[in-house]
Parts: sequence; C-alpha cells; structure tokens
Amino acid sequence: MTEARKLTRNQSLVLEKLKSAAGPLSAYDLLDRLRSNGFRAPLQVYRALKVLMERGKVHRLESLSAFVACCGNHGHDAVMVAFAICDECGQVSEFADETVSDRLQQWVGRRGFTAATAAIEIRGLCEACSPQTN
Amino acid sequence: MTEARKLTRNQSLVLEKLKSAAGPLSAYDLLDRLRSNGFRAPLQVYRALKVLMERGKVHRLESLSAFVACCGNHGHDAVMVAFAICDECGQVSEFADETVSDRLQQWVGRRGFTAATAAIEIRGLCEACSPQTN
DNA sequence: GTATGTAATGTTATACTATTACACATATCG
DNA sequence: CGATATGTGTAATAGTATAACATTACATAC
Repeated sequence: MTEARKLTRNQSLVLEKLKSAAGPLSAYDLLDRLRSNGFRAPLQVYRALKVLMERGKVHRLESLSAFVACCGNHGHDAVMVAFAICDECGQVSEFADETVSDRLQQWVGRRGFTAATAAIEIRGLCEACSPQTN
Repeated sequence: MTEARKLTRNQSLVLEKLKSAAGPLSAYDLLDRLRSNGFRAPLQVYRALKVLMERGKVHRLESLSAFVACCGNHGHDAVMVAFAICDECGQVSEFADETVSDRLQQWVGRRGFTAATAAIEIRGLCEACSPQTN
C-alpha cells in the first residue's frame, strides 16, 4: 500500500479547492484561487498536485492540462480510469470499466509492455449540451 | 468523407519530418528541424499540424504534448486509437481495439454523451526497457 | 535537548507549449 | 474584375511547467 501520511496544509488547500470546483481547474486557476491563502508561486500548486496525484486523490486531464478531484466512485483498485469531458460546458464524468482496462492491459502485455499509468479521455458533448433531436 | 485536398508545402514538410522521426516530436522540435526549410515561427508548425490532424494523418499525444504520424495499420474507421508510450525510450505503439472503442462509446452513450474524439494513452515500459526477469 | 536526516516550503528565474492579431499573398469562382 | 476562402509570414503575448537554491519544520536517534 502507498504510505498514507496526513496531507500538509498546501496539499489540503489544493484538494479542497478542487473538490469544491464545478469542473477541472488548471494549476494557474488554482494558484489564483489560493492567493488569499498565501500561495504566491506556481510551484506551490504543482508540488501539492504531484503528491495528491500520487495518492490517487487527484487526476490530471491531459487533454485539458487541468486537474480534478477523484470522484472515488469507482473500484479502488489499480484499474484505469476514464473521463468523458464536455467540450461545451466543461463538465467531466469519471468512470472505470474493467473490460476496457483488461483489453488495454492485454494488448500491451502481449507485446511485453508494462503499463504504469493511463490516460483515457473522451471529448464530445454531454446530454445537456447536445443539439436537441426532438 | 473528409475533403482530401492535396497537402501544401508546409503541411508536407511537417508530415515528412514526423514520418522519418524515431518517435514523437514536439511542435518546437519540428520547428527546429524545419528551419533549414525556411520555417521561422511556431505558428507555421501548429497550423500544419492542425490540418494534418483533421485529416487523420497525425496524432497528438496529449500526455507528451507531442505529435506522431499515424501508422495507418488500424481500421480506417472512426475507431478510437490508443497508444502505448515507453517512459524510458520514448517509443510509441499505435493500435485500435474495437472492444475498447465500443465499451467506451457505450458507457458515455448511455448517459447521453456524444463522443467526438478520444485520447487513450498508456504509459509504462516497453519490453526492451523492462527490468530483466530471468 | 541536541544532532541528524528527510520532507515540505518559499522565491526567483527560466523553459516549454500554444494562440492572438495583423498584414500579405494566392486561388477559385461568380 | 470583385468577392470569398485558404494559406502564409511575422511579431507579440498568453498559458503551462520545471530548475535551482535557500530555508524551515518535523520526526527520530543519540
């Protein structure tokens, strides 16, 4: 198991901001929102994010260069997590599908590849933002 | 079908560089390699990349902020493409798996989400870079 | 309590990635 | 020709991320 130390002040602040945000936040968004808490430099944010990601509490959305708090609704295992990101409203849904995970693992495994992390990000339109069909 | 115009000079140059590269290249890598061809500004690269990606000739690796030529070995359809990226040597394998594609489509579809594009990137160690086990 | 090692922090500067804005050119089509 | 659309060149700027260094906080051992 990963060592589960208590979060430091900076780490807690960053995590709280992400949890209370409506959607993904960039590191600089976070910095701006934490200036009133004494944050002054990007590195303070990036360092906190690094630890939070290592502990699985935060995910980085590669295609947005932004970060979200982990929803925690999926199996706590080392399954690959996927995201559906609405290009219109920015809403993000997090999910994990074991079949997807297994198939991807199998494909790379057959070639001797050892998977460490994965980014699975689907971009499109959420229901609310889709053009009406009726 | 997507209009298949002939590539312009800049677009061809960028595509050729990507095809002949050993691995993914960043936009600025490309710029440096194309200075002898008259390239002077990042925008010349980014504009060519944009068109090449729209035509499916180039993929962007979100987790690297880099670009690769499409291998063309997978079904030419609108299937989601996946990548295995070695964190050690930078080698990239491109592949498409219909099951993965279908499962992801199903998951988001069930929630009324309309998928437009996807990024599936697995990071880890390729066979050659994995620690020996024998 | 003091020494020591480790992790976290604060700060500045810098590197890397990407886009905006504007001017000019070229091609196609009526 | 005039009108629209696309491509180009250039400069300036915005946005994302890390390197390097000095300092502080805290746990543990002596």
